[in-house]
Amino acid sequence: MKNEKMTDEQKIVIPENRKSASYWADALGEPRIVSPEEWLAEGVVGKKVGVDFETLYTAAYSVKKLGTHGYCKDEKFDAYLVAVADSEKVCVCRPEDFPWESIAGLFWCSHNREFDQSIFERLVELGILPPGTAGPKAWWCTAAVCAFLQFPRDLAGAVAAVFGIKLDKGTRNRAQGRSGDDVLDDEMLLYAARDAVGCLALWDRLQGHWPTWERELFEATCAMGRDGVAVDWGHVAECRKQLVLIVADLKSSLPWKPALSTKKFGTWCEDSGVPEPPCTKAKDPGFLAWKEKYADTAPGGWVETMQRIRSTNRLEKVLGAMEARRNCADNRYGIRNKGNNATVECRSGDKDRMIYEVKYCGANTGRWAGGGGLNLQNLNRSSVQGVDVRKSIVAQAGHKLGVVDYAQIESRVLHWLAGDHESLKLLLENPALDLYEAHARKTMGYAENELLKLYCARTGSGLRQVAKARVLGLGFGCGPDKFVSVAKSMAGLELPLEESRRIVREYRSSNPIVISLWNRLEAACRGKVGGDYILPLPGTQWDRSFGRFLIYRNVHLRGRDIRCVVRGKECTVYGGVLAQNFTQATARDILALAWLRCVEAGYTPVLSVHDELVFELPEESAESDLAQIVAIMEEPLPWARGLPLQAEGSLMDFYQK
DNA sequence: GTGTAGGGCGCG
DNA sequence: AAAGCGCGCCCTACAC
Repeated sequence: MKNEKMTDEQKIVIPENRKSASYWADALGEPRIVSPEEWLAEGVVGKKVGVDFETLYTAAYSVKKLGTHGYCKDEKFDAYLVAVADSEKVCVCRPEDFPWESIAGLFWCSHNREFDQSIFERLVELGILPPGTAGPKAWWCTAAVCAFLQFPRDLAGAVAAVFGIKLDKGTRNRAQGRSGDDVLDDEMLLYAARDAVGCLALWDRLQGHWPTWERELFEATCAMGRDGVAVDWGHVAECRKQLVLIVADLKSSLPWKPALSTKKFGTWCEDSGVPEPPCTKAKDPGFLAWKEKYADTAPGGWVETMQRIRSTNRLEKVLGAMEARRNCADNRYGIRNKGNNATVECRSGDKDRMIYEVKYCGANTGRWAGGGGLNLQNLNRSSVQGVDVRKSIVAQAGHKLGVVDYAQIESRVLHWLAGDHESLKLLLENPALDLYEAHARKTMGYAENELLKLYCARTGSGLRQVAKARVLGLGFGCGPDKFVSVAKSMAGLELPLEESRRIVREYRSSNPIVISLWNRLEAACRGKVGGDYILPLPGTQWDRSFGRFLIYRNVHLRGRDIRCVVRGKECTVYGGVLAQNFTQATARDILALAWLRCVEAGYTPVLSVHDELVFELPEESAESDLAQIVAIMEEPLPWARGLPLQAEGSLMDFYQK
């Protein structure tokens, strides 16, 4: 971002002065494929190459099932092709035939680097590539930069969005389950070649828009998953065994198969003379209304069984996915990923930890998402059939888990972004203030001397949960119908529609500052019809090199709706959703920077869940480490001086809440 | 056989 | 005119 006079739009869409977009479009259409001999004879052009492996996979043997690590360690592992592209040609051949020395020490890029890098390392480990085969100077990931810029994450989608070229996915699909020479036909070579060229093209075009601190964050993300977490494997196995039995039992108690067929359930309802519920979702208001009437009938019992099967089965699958990610190897990783000039040292040789994956910028707001077949960001908070899955994640011997999360980060950020100085003043005077309580006092008639949190715990009142639903849901544009179900699922509250209408009306009239944020954002977006709406996040508003934007592409109207393209998908936006995205993205940046500061201070998280970081701390220093981490997370940001942050930390032997 | 869409459940 | 949002994975049903 060198030129201050450039508009945000230009910064995002204008390529740097490298290969032109039309050049890459041509190369993608008809890549020049060469043999290893020709590749060597011509020499490598430039210092960057795109690298793409093709590997065997089937439904049962896949990355999704086993995770990248387990996939590469499996005996079925077979990398049968590699494509390496420079800016003029692409060599496609069997990995053992490629002259790796020709690209040693250069910059390599792959789409999903963790995958290709693991394959490369495994090939060396297996001796398919000679021991000591030199790798790159740095290995970059185009999937990460695509996700950062809110393009589709998948290669074909990204190439389509950035270059307007459609890559054919068919060849790879047809290659499923096959490997070896039978798959190395011209079409397969062309497919692999295009992937490598596409990857290099994407990197060439996009890398200038990926700030340094975000690259460090990406590296930290990968390192976290590779280091993994310590797991009580005995607990996992035991729980899983129980759950398998319970699921089988529950399934056999239903008179039809498959047990979770809502269609079969429907016909059995009919046969019992009971009307079918509008849906069978446990917390859905429509279902609950049905349940009121028919809980005691046979279908009432069946549906309850189905719901129990779903929850139990889900948890059993989670435990199974965990077991598949157990690291049984010794010392797999040393010091890796010197990409982006950052050296990340991994906890090498931690046999028996669980290796997992996290998707950097998995959400369009930049939040992380779970992925790779196991999502650690949506583990049940409480027990199912007596099984507390969070107890599976433990601190390794001699350590404690330090769990630190931000208090009400999203509502604080929303009020800060909106410029609600009254609420902020209260918070700045008392950073520990419970925003939900403040809302309850201001608009819901709560007037006890007691803290609302304690009051609710003592009396069992759901007032705070309702306040939370109001502050969050209503703050992001929730309407009367939706608020009925939000109140139900968040607070267990049966809310008549009339009452809900009144609450929505009152919220909107008593929070003009938040509503004006919706309106400002919506108006700004509407003003970009015919182009892209690019909303710089607060860090970027303060310092352009921060480089974080929310990008809504190809804004247009459909009737009165504002439509746009986000991550390659067409969608409708409005004030509430823009305010929510703005808030979530800002809260994400706050956590992201805290994460980096923690790493800087020597505290590397083992897990991150949106507003929470989890650390493994040596027992002797755990107390003071935790205090240090809390202080680091609460450090005011230069671009958000008036935003009061509060972090709450606790030490535990196993992960909870 | 494959891919996809929708319902469902889990989290922040 | 009004619209909480952001995710992932499993299961079933269905089209090809």
